[in-house]
Amino acid sequence: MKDPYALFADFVARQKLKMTPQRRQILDVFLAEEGHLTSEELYQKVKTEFPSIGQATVYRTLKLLADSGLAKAVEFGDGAMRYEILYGQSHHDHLICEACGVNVEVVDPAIERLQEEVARRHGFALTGHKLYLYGLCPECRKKRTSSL
Amino acid sequence: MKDPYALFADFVARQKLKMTPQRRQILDVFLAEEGHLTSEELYQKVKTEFPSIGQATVYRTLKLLADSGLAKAVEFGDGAMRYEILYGQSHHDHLICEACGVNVEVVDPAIERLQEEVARRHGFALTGHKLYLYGLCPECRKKRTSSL
DNA sequence: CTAAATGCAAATCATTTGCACAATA
DNA sequence: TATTGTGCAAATGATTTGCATTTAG
Repeated sequence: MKDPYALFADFVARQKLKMTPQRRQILDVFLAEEGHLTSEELYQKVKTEFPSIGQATVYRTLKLLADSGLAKAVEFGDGAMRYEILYGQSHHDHLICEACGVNVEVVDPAIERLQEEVARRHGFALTGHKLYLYGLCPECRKKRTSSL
Repeated sequence: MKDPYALFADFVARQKLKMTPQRRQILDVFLAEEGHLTSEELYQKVKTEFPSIGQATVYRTLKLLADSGLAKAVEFGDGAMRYEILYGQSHHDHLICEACGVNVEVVDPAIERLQEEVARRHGFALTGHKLYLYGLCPECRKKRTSSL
């Protein structure tokens, strides 16, 4: 399995685009990060290593990464679009704590299967889905209970 | 079961808010509409009956409706927030055609149950969820096939 | 009469775009 | 050298907010 750089380089070449230092830098930082980054967050981090970079370039590159299949856009409900690494990651959904915001990545094969079935039942060809579960994480449940 | 007006009136009174003609009018139009309205769309419709209304009032009222439990916010992925009637409606998720945009409301009790279970497995108390299924509706599948 | 609501316009916030200039293939 | 990319600033689009004025309770 090729490394992400090679994947992206291939993609860029195939689309007759160009590989630039800013794209390399953005990809670098993006891969080094764990969470689900906002374009703004990524921009801040990249700027420390590459001060001349502009926000627009980050926005544009994030879109490119998503197109290339390396990144995936997820919306958590705060105003901003977030991107997570898709490369080498298996599919997952999100379980989000409404109190503290922690995010757990979850999967349930049975749910996945049932989604396919629901779509089929309506004659749809399923191409993707978004599932966000909202609740209270163990810690926040404790806090809430004790404060009542 | 009380009618939506009474429900909203109660809510407004309970919160020590006031019932105004514009709120009545907005609720009227909102209830008369089927689909998943944008604040802008609702504003346009309301304006024909109540020309002096301002967009801000519609935004504010839509939030109120959501707080009261009469409306529910849903995000379809186009930039704008949409609201659907919650009153008297059973819970459902959305199956959206990526080609033509049609939206089918779907439910699958098994999926609902499994979501609860996934949350429990992680120690979360589930408070809600959002499930959007994306695909191609029967019509668009046909078109796509024939055009290839 | 007093707290809340309205309309308007200006302010935000995230994201996009136009453009002159710079850099890659 | 022909494109494509970049940075910047201005443009956008959805939503919010400040404020002076009206209005419901």
